[in-house]
Amino acid sequence: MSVADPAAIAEPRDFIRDIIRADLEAGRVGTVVTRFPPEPNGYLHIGHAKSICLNFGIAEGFGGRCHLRFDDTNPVKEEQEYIDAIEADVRWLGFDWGPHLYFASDYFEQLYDWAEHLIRHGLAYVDDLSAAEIRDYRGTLTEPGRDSPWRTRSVAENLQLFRQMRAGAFENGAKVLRAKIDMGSGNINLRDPVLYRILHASHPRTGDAWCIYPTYDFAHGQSDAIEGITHSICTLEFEAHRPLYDWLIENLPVSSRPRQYEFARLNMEYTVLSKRRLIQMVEQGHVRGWDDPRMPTLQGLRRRGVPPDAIREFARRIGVAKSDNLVEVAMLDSCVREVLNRRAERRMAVLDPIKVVLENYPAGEMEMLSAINNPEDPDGGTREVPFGRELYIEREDFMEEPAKKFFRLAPGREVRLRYAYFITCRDVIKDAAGEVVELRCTYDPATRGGDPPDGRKVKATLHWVAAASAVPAEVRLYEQLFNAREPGAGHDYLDDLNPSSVTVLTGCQLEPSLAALPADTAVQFERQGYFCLDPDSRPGAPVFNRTVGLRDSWAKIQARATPGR
RNA sequence: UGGGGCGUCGCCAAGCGGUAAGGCACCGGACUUUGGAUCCGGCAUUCGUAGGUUCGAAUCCUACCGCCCCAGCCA
Repeated sequence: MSVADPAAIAEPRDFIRDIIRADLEAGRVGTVVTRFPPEPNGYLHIGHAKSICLNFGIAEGFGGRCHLRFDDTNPVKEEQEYIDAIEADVRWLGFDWGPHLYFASDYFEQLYDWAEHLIRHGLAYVDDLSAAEIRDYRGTLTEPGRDSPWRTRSVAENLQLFRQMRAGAFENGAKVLRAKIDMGSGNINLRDPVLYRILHASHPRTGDAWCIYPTYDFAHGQSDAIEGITHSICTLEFEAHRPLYDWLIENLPVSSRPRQYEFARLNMEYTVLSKRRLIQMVEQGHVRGWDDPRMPTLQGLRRRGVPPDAIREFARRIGVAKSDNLVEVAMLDSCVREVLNRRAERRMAVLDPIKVVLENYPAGEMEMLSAINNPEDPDGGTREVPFGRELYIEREDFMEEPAKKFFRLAPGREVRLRYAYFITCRDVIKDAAGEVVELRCTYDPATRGGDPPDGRKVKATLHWVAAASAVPAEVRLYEQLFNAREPGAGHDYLDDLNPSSVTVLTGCQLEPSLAALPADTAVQFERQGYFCLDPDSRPGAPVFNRTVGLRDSWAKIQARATPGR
């Protein structure tokens, strides 16, 4: 895209796009250049998706470009595994950085030169204070800090020491390079921040070439400048760092001047979106891995069956602003349903089966009935579904003593079997424990296809599966990982873990076409929800994940009738 | 008690001096071979609070209140 698409520019409206629009109109910038700058120390989650959609979306909308740059300045936490996963996830989300894949580590030599530049101009010094001493000298939020005794070293000595740091003459923590700004600043980030630290660690990309590494604060803004980023978009917690970034840019011979704008990070109810916590949940085994379908990671959402365009739609709907937020899960669910309703083919699957025998249907016979694949898609076509004397229906679709407003099957009551026939319940068979094990019903041959020739009405249509050709399967239903809207508010977030966040159903019965479902294909189990095949599936033993349930107005009626919870 | 932000419907979020968009959720109702989808309608006399300026304020001013971030050689 070379020319900005007016519709795309006009569409999402937020304060950052307003600024960019103004910059463009005023001629302050020609081509808009943004970047998504992850640290490769964990997997991407839906909070990152908000940032990715913002940065890549702006580039798309304004006819600019968006770089993918890894901020890989801390080798003790970063790994190639994460680099690979992040690239794959951004692509899966639907974005393309073209040739613009960069690493802060690509700029290590340049950053080092700039550090010497600061030293030469008396704007940085090597400090021998220990980490604890530096903390002590920094002062507190309300009291100013004190100058380090090493602050007044000569340029020559600083240069020599810094070169020795690079050469490996000192051990970890022995010395750091600090900017010489103002130990009395009200902004703690300006109290001589550390620019370089000694880290005898090998880096995923530069190996053992370096034993000193720039801090994020020293690397980030300059990396943006090197790449010609016009709008450096980041989250609110970096707002107080902006004066430092501006100070560095002003005091260094950089070729461009990025402007930073901050927005509020995403928070979601009943979930945790911090890398530290997500790593802990994986490492401590509270989930099965980064791609556990309950995880808010992109890989988790993907395995759960959430399509990338639903996540993009979610990002669009939540918007971009600066106020703290706590987005409801219903917002994401709605996006998923919207996308999947249009796309997912419908199938019938009985999750908690109860047997139905049609007493007047000939034993041993079977017929094929035509079912519509997707009522939302006129070109979706139809498929054949086998029907016979013995069927399964959902246990909850039958009530021996029907509650008010329950209009499914009950003794003596007639309902429709979707795409099949009207049936009437004649008898209920129970086991010794009083549990219903089988329903004896009759069917009306005149209602084949579900259309009664006499126009009589029935209040419910049930899904079903013919017993003889049913495919047994395992189905996993997921709830929120946490019971609290804000996990960890005032206590350990792990105390809020939902012990029943997954329900595994075995012995589910599926219509035969589901045996050959391709991976990564969303389907709707009629009347129940959207599902996808889990990688745990084996030939003949499919495993399905429920992505999200359908809206359920019967459940609402029940909830109203049964107060509590 | 320092510095930086933010407070508009249950949840997001427009609004930028001219008299409160939209989405989600919720509540009706229509339609329906998914109690799904779709459609129609309802849902902030009020914008953290209190003053002030103005013909007119969510938008300007003042004071107060509340919430978030910052004291990593993490990002």
